[in-house]
Amino acid sequence: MLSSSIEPTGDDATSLTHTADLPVTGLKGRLLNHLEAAPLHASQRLPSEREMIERFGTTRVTLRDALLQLEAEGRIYRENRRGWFVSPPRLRYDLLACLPFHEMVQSQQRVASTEVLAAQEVPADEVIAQRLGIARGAGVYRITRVRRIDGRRVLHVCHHLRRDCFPGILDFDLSAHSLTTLYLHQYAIRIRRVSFELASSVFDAETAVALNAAPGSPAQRITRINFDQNGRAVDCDDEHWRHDAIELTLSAAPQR
Amino acid sequence: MLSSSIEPTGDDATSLTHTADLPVTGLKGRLLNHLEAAPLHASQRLPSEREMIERFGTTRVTLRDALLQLEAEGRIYRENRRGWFVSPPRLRYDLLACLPFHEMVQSQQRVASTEVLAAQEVPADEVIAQRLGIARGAGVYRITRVRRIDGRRVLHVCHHLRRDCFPGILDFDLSAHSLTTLYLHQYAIRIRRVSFELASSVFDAETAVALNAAPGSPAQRITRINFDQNGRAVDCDDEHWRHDAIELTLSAAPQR
DNA sequence: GAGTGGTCTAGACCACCTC
DNA sequence: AGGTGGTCTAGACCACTCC
Repeated sequence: MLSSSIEPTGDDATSLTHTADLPVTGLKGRLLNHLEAAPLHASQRLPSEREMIERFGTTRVTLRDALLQLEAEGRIYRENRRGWFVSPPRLRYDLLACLPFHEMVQSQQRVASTEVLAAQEVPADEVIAQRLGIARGAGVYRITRVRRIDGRRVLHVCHHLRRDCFPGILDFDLSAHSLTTLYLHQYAIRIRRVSFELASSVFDAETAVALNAAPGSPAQRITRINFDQNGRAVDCDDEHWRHDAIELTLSAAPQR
Repeated sequence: MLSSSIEPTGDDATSLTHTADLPVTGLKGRLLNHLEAAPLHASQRLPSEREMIERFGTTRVTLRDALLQLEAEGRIYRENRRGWFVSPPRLRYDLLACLPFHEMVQSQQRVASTEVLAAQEVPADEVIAQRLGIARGAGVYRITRVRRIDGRRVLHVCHHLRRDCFPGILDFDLSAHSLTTLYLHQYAIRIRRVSFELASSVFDAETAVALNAAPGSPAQRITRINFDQNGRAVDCDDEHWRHDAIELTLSAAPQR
């Protein structure tokens, strides 16, 4: 499945090693690029590392370097201890469209699903209290969810909602309804301003487990605070995306 | 310089290897975390890899893995073939404030500088033509610059300006003036809408060279299109940042 | 010229997933 | 139980930086 169309003039795997006396930097990476270009489709599994080693006439460490490179480029991804897969196209995530996740995904001809990991009332810690402008220790609802696109776990989100804004919201089915829809229809709260903080990082251990990602693989962090029609911060969330899963977009008027 | 306060109970380097029978995953990474927490300051150079190997009783490959982890976390960075350094705090980059680079940096008590790599008129290629809504082959000015914060090269940016909007703009000193200021004062063009596309990736070879980054190290890509008071796309740019150099922020009203 | 990081070889053991 | 990825050892050569 892999052997064809990697090197036009090459006659199978052994020929690849012949190029080793060229400037080798990233050569393996380039081979793997070619490898993807031709025969592999989105979400298809790559051959096992040991198989690729043999195919390319290289060692585990070198191959691994190349794979990690491609991972950093967002072209392939790992599931922890399960193997390497070709990255599907990035979901375009318009930060200011504020579409519910399922709608956003559906509108791009993909399939979304959501799993609630935990939903409970907790006292606000320092960070949350500050973001929401409430007293430390005040009651908030914490909702942790994992979201999938086409079956692949791509997003870990942790919401914190002000209890005084959304009393009893935990009684709704949180895997079926979008929060913003509940806000509007059940609580007459409309999000009028959003504020974001974005940075690229890596998954922490817990998040990695939830997404079945290798600990330390690259992640996109998105922290959001939502303000209602009265300018009050009503909830915030911490999103951690597989970094290859999204491309962020936004369009707005500059301030002042 | 490194030997103190890494392991409270440890009596120097050899003790570190005693912990090797614990779950070792990321142990080296954690050691290096401690290592940073204590005695190293922003932009300070880490000891040479061979020195750290000895200090931690490990091998090159393992150490390198740990360092690459910390790089992915944005805690340290490389200059190509020069060594590893502690990452300075991230610059907060408000996407919608549209502050000139020098002002943004200065307002955070940092020092900015800019270097013009190239500035010339070229025909618009497919991508640029599409972004700017002009004919393929139409004249555009391409300006490539490298920007520094506190002396560190963190940003490679390539602008494309419509020639018909900014005739003769290349005659100005582009390392001293901000483009948006020139737009406003020399051409009476004011940016009224911006549209962004963000994704995390790695540096390509050319960009890496310009920033003195190792090829393949993690990067944040920011593509921007600027629209003037008539709704016309007047310029666009492709920014590639060292991913540890920035934290993006924005605050706006959601659409609709 | 000495030392550095960048790249590579050739193995090994273990935890975990899949069958 | 066999195979997988995750982690690690112990070296090597080269291109480049810095002195």
